[in-house]
Amino acid sequence: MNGKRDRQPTIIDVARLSGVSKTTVARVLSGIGAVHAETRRRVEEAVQQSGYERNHLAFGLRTGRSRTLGLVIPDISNPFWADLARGAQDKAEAEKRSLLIFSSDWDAERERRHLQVLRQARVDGIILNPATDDSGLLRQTEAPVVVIGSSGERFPEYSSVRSDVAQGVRLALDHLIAAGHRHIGLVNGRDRRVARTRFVTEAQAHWQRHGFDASALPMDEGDYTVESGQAAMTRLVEREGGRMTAVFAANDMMAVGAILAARAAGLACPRDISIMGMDGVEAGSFTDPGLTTVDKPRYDMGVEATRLLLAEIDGAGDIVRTVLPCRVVERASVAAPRRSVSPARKKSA
Amino acid sequence: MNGKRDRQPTIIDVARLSGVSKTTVARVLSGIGAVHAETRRRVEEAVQQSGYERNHLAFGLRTGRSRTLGLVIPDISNPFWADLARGAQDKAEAEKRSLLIFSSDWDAERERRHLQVLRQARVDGIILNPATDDSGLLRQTEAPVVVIGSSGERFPEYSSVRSDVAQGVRLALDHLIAAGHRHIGLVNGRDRRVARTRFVTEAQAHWQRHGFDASALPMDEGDYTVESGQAAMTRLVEREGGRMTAVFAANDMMAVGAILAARAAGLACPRDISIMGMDGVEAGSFTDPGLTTVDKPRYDMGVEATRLLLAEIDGAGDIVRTVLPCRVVERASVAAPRRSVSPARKKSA
DNA sequence: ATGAAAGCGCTAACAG
DNA sequence: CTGTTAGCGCTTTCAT
Repeated sequence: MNGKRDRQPTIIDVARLSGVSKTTVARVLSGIGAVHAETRRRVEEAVQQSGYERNHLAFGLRTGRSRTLGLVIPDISNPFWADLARGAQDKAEAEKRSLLIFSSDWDAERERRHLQVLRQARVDGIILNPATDDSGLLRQTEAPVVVIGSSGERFPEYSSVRSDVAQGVRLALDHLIAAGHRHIGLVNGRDRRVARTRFVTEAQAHWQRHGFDASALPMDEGDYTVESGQAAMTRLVEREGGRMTAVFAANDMMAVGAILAARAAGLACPRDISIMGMDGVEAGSFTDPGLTTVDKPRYDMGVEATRLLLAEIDGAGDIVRTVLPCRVVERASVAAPRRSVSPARKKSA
Repeated sequence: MNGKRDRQPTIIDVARLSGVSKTTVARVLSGIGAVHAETRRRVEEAVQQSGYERNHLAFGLRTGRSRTLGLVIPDISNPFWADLARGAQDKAEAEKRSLLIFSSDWDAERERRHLQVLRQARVDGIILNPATDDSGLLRQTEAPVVVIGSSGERFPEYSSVRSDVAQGVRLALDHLIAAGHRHIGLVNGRDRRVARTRFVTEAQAHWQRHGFDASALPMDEGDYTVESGQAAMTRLVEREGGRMTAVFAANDMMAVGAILAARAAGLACPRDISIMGMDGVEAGSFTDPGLTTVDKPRYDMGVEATRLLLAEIDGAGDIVRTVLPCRVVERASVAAPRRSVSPARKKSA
């Protein structure tokens, strides 16, 4: 309508301007094949002068490689996923790829639509945190896929990247037990994904490995939000009373909720109750006390997933399952319980 | 290598399968032009059977519309921008567009490269928060651009969306003044953008409008991170001593830092000092006390920017500058100062 | 109501 | 070292 310039210059305009064929232009542009120094100079000058920029659509159509990747995560405005997305973004940029990001909100139908869009865009590969562990959604996808998150093992046909949740759980429990806690409340997710199962399974196994009784590891559930963590914590406190000296939540948001709920219930953290989270997001350091947590390598997971995907695209075929270690970040929400050790001695207080 | 299927089916495969020409297939696919009901049925069946999905690259090349938009923001892992990105993403999805998201880290050079990639991808339009207020970077961009953030007015040739920072500043000051504060520390950014200028200018103007002296509005600076807010707060407390009864930071992260620093300095918030932020990000509710703040409509800014951009792409030409209002979110970090009113009475304490 | 043909901008043989 | 040619998969006249 208001055409600032007539239209984007094409390779042909450049060819005309420099008096060569478009093949020659393509050659200097791609750097593949030899061209006379003087010719190259003239072409480069014409590129400059015309403001030519490669049409990526045409390039992709012709070569069959869009040099674009897809990332489908639950929610870009969730700090955990935002950190991971940033890692993927940076790696993609470093490898001269573009990244199409979509949020599924844990909704299988939205996920399906996003995957379809990605296929239509002919992305070279897809990084996906599956909305559900029901596989099958990916079946019709030709492009390489890397699965991120615990669900990885539900998709044996794809490479995957996940943090070592089981190890993280052990780390957390060891940390809590070392501090003297023997009655620990668990706040788990209530979704249907393997992450949830693994959290509680490993916690119970490790608890028993320490020789403690399962009844001293009560559990409640939330949906990974702060509010749900608050609610779960409130129920747990009500149900367990003073026996429970610590709480371990499956993610930092729920742990933050637990800190808030503890305060509301008149419990001082960590004096009356210790609280530990899992994720390592920055917001965990805003609470009072700062949240002690098990840090997952979010950014690196994004980088690694992208790296694996690119390797697969380039035909370094093998599917690989990367498991990145977690580590404890000590802040201030965990301390020794006041009246220490076994529930049996409780009356002595 | 391991070719699950030979290759993605094309419109020609569908045509062959249904015994019509590709033109006819294109017609039923686009819904444009009349086709016999029976023919349509056969084509649709063939589409189903073959698993055909439109090649978006070819579509874009042919039509000159990629149906893809670009979003360039400072940092996707920053909650403020993540919220905004989510708004843009949702709106784009609702309008059947894809969104290419890039983080510039406030670096003009990275921004330049991102814009170039976007142009090469032939996006239909770009939403941008400029890394600097130096305009000119956009000059060679053909596609419509919508600028987000205060810098909008530095780019008079483009539509823009911003929150009403001046109004937000007035709201905050009024809130603080109403609570009884007469000596308020300001924590501003130290960048070179108009947002920074506007914050302090409006604060001072409004302060004087209330008839107070400029010397009772001391200022320090940070770079919008928690740590920098902590540092600025520490300096401010040192410098102003007990005279200062409240602090107002230009964003929530620095305000969170101020809360942390106040505690470290042995100041109880809000008893000894009130703290107010600006943004409204969720993390502000994690601190103790919860951060009272001026909420900016982050998500809606993303939605609105996308809406404006799409309108412009569709030729509803006029450039428009949307200014969205802020609102106060009261939590608990603001209260009446202990020894109220004027600095003059200070000695009576 | 349907088809044939041209062409979007580019790369990749293939000649010379 | 350089040019000619043939498509990539799709939409869009223009015929029929």
